[in-house]
Amino acid sequence: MDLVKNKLQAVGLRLSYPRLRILSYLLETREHPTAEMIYQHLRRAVPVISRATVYNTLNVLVNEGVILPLNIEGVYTRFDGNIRPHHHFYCERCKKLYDLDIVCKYSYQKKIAGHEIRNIFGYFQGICKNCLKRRS
Amino acid sequence: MDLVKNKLQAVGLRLSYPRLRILSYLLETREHPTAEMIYQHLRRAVPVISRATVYNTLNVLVNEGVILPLNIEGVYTRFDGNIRPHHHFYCERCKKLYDLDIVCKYSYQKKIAGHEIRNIFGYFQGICKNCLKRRS
DNA sequence: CTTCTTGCAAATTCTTTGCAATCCG
DNA sequence: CGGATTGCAAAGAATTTGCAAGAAG
Repeated sequence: MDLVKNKLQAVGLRLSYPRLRILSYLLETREHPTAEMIYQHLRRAVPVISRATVYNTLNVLVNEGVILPLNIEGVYTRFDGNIRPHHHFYCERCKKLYDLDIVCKYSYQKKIAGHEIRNIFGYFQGICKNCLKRRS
Repeated sequence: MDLVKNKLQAVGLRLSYPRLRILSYLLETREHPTAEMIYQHLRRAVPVISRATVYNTLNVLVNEGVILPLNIEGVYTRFDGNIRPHHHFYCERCKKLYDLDIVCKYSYQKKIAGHEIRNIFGYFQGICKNCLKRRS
């Protein structure tokens, strides 16, 4: 919880209750949840919280670079509390999003084709190992 | 135009007028347009076309693997007529999406961490070379 | 206290759907 | 012809916004 507070204060954000809960959930989960998933998770734990606050808070955190938005399928945006550059695997069948332990060789470059790199997003799509097992 | 027809017939789609126009635009442009951009482009050239047809046609083409959807910013989906695996650079400032001539080393693998790879999407985000020039 | 943040509901934005008219093979 | 495809308008889903009430520093 100290980590959560530090992250917020480092970028000059107030320690409001929704903010603490949302960021702390994003840091502990490996689910890469959507805004709706976060809302559903929190409404069980928190007396009252609004969807708008979840959306707004997520935008604030993304703008401050505290979390990362993942645009995988173009429907919902998913969010990742892990801002280290890393890639993902998205299963077409079960829709699960896995972290991959891949280091992209371009991560260490400052530029590519003359453009200044600030972030790298990559994902592989296909059938995950669990779905493969299930089918055979 | 023969290429366009061949691509459609190869997957067993009828050669309707909107289909021909949309696919042919996607094959010639380097804009990675959104559905709305395609609609705006076509309504100038075509007597009458509806937004719904553009959306539906794009979905059909994506499902048949004739074009690729790109989820870059999570607002609009962009579309790419180039289905060869390749990466992109997205400029945070001017919102332009550039093609990159990068070959990902994983493209040649069938699996990664046990998951079966069917597609690879990757994009770099930052400030493009033109915006860098403009600023200095 | 003063500014930032929240919750609610209404508004927006992007995309899909239902259905009669039309087109393609 | 007969099923596939279109255009239109209306519906739907995800997200944003305006604003009064409440909380943080």
